[in-house]
Amino acid sequence: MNKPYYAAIMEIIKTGHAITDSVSRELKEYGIYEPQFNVLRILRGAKGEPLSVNQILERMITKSSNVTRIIDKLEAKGLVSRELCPEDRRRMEVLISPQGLELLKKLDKKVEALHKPMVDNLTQQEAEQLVELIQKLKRTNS
Amino acid sequence: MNKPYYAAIMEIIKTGHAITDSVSRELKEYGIYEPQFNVLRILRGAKGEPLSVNQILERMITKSSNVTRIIDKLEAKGLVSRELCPEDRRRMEVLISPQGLELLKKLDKKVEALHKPMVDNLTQQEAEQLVELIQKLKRTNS
DNA sequence: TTTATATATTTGTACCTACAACTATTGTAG
DNA sequence: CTACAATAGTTGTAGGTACAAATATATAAA
Repeated sequence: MNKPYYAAIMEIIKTGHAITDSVSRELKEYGIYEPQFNVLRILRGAKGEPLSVNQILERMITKSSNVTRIIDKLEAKGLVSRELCPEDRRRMEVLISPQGLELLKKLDKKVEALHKPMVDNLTQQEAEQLVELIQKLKRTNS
Repeated sequence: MNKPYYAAIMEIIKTGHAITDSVSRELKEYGIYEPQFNVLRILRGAKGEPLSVNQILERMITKSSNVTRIIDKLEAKGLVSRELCPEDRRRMEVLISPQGLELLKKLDKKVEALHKPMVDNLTQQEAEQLVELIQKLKRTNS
């Protein structure tokens, strides 16, 4: 029984949860949900190139087995388009729409404002140290 | 745009997710889900005293608005009992059953084994530092 | 070329979440 | 004592997750 270890784990779980939660709440007003927002940002990151479901999956922070259903929702709202890839008809080509880009522009500000109070709580060095400690925690070898 | 801050946030979210996920996978073999497991542990922590839904909620690491439904599942499996509190008939008295305690005993070992490889990756001091950094990140004032 | 295998995505199931609305009971103010 | 507010829990809805099974297409092997 290593108390500080469990305290750290709890802190990590609670904090991750709290942050995605507060983002969710912010997004809700715009009728969009956090996973949808993240997929939308990934698609924007492709800069005009369509991405396949798998490519989206690879880029996700927390992988979800339900990219299809997230895209269903985005497509229904006209925020993305989805077409069969002509070269490989197993693949889909998912592309963010102008409306999707426009929505993201608005949301970016909101989400940034949400992170802002926390961003400056840590110095650059402390943030780096935090990343290192978490990565060290996860190392499977050692 | 503060890169190290966002790297830290991503690391926190990913890691928290990965850990609860691996616990979930372990528990699944026993037909129980992570939130159910956590509620069960909270009930064990009450050491024979029944807890109300609200008391369970207060003790949860990540609060859920659905304690009722989690208890439904636990009750259906005979792992907890639920009765109306005679003094205040709005409250429920939820109590872990002997089967619940027995199941936990088995699961504890499994879950501990899962954490074991990570526990020693950090020194006590590093774990404490990790907690401090995350708490500092979250501080709302500053 | 037919068969087998691998890849890409979708769908079914059982669980989970937040949030708001609802029911039941208790407490309080007039 | 009645009306109203507060408290405790439950339920409805829309979305989310994992995992396994099903489809469809492409690729490799016999």
